[in-house]
Amino acid sequence: MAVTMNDVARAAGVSLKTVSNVINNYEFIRPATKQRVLDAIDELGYETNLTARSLRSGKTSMLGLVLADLSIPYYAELASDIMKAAWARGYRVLVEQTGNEADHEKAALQGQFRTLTDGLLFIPLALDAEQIIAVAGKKPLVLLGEFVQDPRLDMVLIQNHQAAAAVTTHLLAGGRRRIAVLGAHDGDTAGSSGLRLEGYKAALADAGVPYDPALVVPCDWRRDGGAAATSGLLGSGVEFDAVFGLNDALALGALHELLVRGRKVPEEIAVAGFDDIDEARFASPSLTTVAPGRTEIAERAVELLIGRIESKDAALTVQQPEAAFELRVRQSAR
Amino acid sequence: MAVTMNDVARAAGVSLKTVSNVINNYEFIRPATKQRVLDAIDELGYETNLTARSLRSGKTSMLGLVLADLSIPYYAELASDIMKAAWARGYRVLVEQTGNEADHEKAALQGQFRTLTDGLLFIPLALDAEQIIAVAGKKPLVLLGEFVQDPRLDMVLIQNHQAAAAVTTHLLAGGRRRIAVLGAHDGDTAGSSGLRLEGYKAALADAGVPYDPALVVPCDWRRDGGAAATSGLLGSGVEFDAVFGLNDALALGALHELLVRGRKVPEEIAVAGFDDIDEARFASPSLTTVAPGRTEIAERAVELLIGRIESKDAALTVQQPEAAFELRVRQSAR
DNA sequence: CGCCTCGTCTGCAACGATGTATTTATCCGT
DNA sequence: ACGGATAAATACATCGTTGCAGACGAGGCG
Repeated sequence: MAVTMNDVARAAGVSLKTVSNVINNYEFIRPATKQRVLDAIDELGYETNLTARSLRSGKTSMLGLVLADLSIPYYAELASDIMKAAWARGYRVLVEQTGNEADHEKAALQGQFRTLTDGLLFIPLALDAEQIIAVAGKKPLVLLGEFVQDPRLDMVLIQNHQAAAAVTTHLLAGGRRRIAVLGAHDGDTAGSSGLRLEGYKAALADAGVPYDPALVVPCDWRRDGGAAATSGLLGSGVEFDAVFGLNDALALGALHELLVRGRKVPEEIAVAGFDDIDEARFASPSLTTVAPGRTEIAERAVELLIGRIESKDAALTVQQPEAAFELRVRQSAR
Repeated sequence: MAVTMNDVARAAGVSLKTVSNVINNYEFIRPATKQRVLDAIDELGYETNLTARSLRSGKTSMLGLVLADLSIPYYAELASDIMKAAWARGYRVLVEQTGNEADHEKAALQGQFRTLTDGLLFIPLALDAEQIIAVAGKKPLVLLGEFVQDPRLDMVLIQNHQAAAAVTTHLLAGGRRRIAVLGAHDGDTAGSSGLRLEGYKAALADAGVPYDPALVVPCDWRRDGGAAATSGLLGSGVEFDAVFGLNDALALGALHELLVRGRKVPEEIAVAGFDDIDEARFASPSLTTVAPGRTEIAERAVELLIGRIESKDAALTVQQPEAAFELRVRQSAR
């Protein structure tokens, strides 16, 4: 059915292996021979069967990307960047959605999915570091995202603490003194919600503004979580002149709720987020946020993972590069 | 290195082929034997090498999904639905981004990418039907999206005409008479911009409202295109009391621009879109739009493609199922 | 009691490429 | 013109699985 190397070899009057050598840019081939082979390839419309190559070589040239759901804008954008970075290095990306369920995450780390990839990029949500280490196989694994930090695992870090402090400092500089925080999870100190909250506190302390726990509202990191939390805050009578959503979805939910309730943003209440998703730029008013260097994260992660895959020497020490962040000041908090 | 069927066979004291038979649920195996094999699999942690299976069976159980860029929300959401639909049927999805460039689209249709998949789902943007037919290989191909329609190709259709008419009728019912249309491309009659414009005209005609070409503004189907077009319209002195963006990105761009310019939505000017992307629900004011049945599109497309792949009989007639749509009335146009 | 059928399991070849080792062609110096 | 080095091409085995055909033993039937 399909054209194989054998067909090409016959057409070009050389051995099968020579065709293979031409395709793999083997150094010592006479130009004339090479040309003959290339012509035959062209004429027959030959295409190398990547499946066969993978079986023989033991490499699939595919990276697995395990995340909750592509319909979440930040993940989609990150996935897009990761694919581009991988593509530029000769790798493809196979995405696996877990729907934020621990079982699916485990399955993705262990299951057959792995046999299709040379290594995994993983954005953990449900599993913690212990569980990840317990189920991870031998293939290279690089974590990214927000929730897991552990010195035993390769991962790309976001400067959660510093970036959150930068946002808070910006709000303080704008004269805000009662800054509500949405999305802090109680007891989380190592994950990014904890780190961001710490950054917030540090900035307050630096400015000599007292920390008020009543301003900190735990909720799901989604738009409706942000909206509900804001609604609760407005109803509770707690006074505040700014809202810091620990991610953009929260901030946008808050923004929406504030406008619906007739509050003026940023005049009465400033709003800021974290992530700089595409939508932040186009909200009304546009959202002040911090860009965690999404493209850089993608690049670093891909680079690190491919480095692991291609280095024979597996005994390298754990790497945890940090991506740079950037404050994006827009209308919602000048 | 890895555990193979051979290892399992030895451990269970059966032949390699019997292990294979167990894994593939071959009917005639004694329960005791089956159990012994399953135990050995469990004990050794065997996992079938999908690459080898693909090579031998000629099936990869992967579908290719070719689209412009996952960072565009509608595509990301569609991709997510497609992956879920494929997953439920035992297939994985390999995404290829083309960046809306004709060369990349061609490469995706022809190139090695295909050897990794059993069939392709393709959202064409740069190529037209002729070009697609010219470069498409023999593997199954199902189109989706908005821009190409052709009786020779399998595709899932959106009810562009009817849905656009429904939006327009809704705006008319709200008392609007001067409805601007953003994103119509001159000369496009077969593509969805043309069909949607026709739907708009038909609804006007039904209501006895005259059609004014000055209200129709061509522009890129992106947020900034919508913003720019709206800006132009406001500057031109043409009067209008509603804006119909031929997709949500356009409508959101328009919405943003109108608010920035101090126009009240929907009091002064109503806004409606097309697609019902996630963001439409959360815009301020939330966006009235039409949901083209994204999940249904994904399901139908996957079903059709897998049907093609698994039916031996390739001479089936072209299929073009239509997905149902639904008007979503929200604040921007009551 | 022998033959056939059926259920159960096995052996061999093959999918299409690449790695290793080896053979053949070409070039160089003397 | 010839030996030796090096360039160029080849042979063969192999990756881990599945398709096909067949082996083997146990019953059923005439």
